[in-house]
Amino acid sequence: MQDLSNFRKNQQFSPFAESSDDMLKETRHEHILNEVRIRNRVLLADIAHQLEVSEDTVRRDLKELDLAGKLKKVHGGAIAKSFNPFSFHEEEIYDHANKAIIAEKAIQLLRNKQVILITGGTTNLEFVNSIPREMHLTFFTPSLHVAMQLSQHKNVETILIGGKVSRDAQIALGAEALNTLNLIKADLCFLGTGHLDLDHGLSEFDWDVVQLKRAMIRSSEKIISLTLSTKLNSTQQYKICDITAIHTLVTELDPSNPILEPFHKKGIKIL
Amino acid sequence: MQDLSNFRKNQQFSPFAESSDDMLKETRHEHILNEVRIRNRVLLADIAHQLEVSEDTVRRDLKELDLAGKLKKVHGGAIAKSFNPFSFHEEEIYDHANKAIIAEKAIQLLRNKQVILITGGTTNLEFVNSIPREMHLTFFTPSLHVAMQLSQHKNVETILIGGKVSRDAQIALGAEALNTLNLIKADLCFLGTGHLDLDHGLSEFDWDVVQLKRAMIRSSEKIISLTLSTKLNSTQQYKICDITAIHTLVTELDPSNPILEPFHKKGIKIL
DNA sequence: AAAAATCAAGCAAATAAATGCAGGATTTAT
DNA sequence: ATAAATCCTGCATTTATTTGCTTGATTTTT
Repeated sequence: MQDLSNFRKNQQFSPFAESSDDMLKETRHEHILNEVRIRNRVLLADIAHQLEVSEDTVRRDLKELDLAGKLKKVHGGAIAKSFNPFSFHEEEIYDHANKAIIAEKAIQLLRNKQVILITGGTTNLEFVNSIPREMHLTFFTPSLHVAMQLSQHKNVETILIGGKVSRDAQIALGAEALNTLNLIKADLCFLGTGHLDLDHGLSEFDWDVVQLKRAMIRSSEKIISLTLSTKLNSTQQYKICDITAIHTLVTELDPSNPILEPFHKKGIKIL
Repeated sequence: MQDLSNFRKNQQFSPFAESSDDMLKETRHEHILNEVRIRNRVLLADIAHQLEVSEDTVRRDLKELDLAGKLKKVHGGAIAKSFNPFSFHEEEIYDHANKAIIAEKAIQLLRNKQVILITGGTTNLEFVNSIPREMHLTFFTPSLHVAMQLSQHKNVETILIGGKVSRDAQIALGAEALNTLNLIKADLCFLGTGHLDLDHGLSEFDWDVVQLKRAMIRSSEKIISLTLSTKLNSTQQYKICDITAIHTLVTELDPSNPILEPFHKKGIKIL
């Protein structure tokens, strides 16, 4: 015990003391993460000693870093987490709350062992993210984002559809993607981010995306559209298909909402 | 103007006044981001008024949010940024500094108009990230991470190789990927994350990855290995090819380093 | 099952960050 | 080119956070 207090005093007056005492939290976090990356496992006591702060402080640091997903806290220290240099921030998605509502409803449509086609878009991403971890499913997708998110699910088999990557939407397009789709027959197809109109059907502004969606529709038994109500009754340049091609429409609105009535009359199931 | 002061007073004494004045920075940031997401463009003065804080505070907030990449600050306000829910944190890559050295050296091997095959792995990611934006190149890759990073480059055409996605490495594998590779003849092939040994050649522990790399080697004129020196002279379960299949070896070490001498003797170019 | 180590919650003092303001520099609009 | 608006830099004050400590609960080790 006396040793410790002596040590502290020495440090304080020594000309070789660390250049600055400004052990800010940020700085400590950097240090800890570095240590964890290199050694793969650190002891709480070691860090506290290295940084000359109390163990409580380090404990709190580790707790925070754990919560932030940057390491795994264990009794007496922390261990490294297998690291993914890409992180997903769902809270930054536009109109995230409504998309989450849609996602929740759409989950009901899933059954174990189904084979599913799914496009890109943040609504679909939200949906994929909320799939229960215990479901056993097979997904085909041309979307980089969706594929990445799907591969977090232990019981989901993800098959990436290849092709030329579109810079903005980050999905594979072109002949190769279309060829692959021709070989598939899926149970469900989730179409994201589209424009829907009673008379003009589904439409898009990118021709290549139109081709892709047409191919996906051909390759699937049932077509499901996850759509924010703001996209209803809006059209774009190129038509994908008639509105009746859709079997189920999922929006953030209550199914009894009058806006959805005409869609229901056309024989579309509303969720 | 009088209106304004009245409005404020009313707010303050009204039973319907906002639940609390605790306009913490975090809360404000949330509010600002929401506003920007919805309106796509906000005025500094408006926000300051809405939140009842000084314009300086809002200015500082916008500056911070801009720095964090969450919006774009402009004169008098801010506009939304096209949003990517996945963000790339290169600083969190293990042994990032050395990988950056390797990446820098490897850039020299690139020529405009080349067609290039590239696998996954953080070293390759680092390399892709440091490709000069003005280079015109075509890349084929089975890696989700690499494809995402490549699509940030305006003058790079990215073609995703499809297949079954491996959960850990996040690359496409299997028959489909192999078939696609059979159709390609590339100028260069960048092999990442492998184990290299003078006698036992290149090796891997995942059989599917071995198949993929073999196919990539077959489909390319020149093979380049970006390898941390710690991976030199180590082997894994399954052999990919002889060491002599490699044309150029790039490590973080100086080319004259004796560790590299035996590789040079085998006819491999060292960078 | 007892002893040692580690954790968790609450607290007061120390510390860092945030805020509004004032002045002068820039930028935009007219 | 001039006026108006916006921005930047310090600064003092307020405000929130951080920190080490204490005590009692858990967990691990022997």
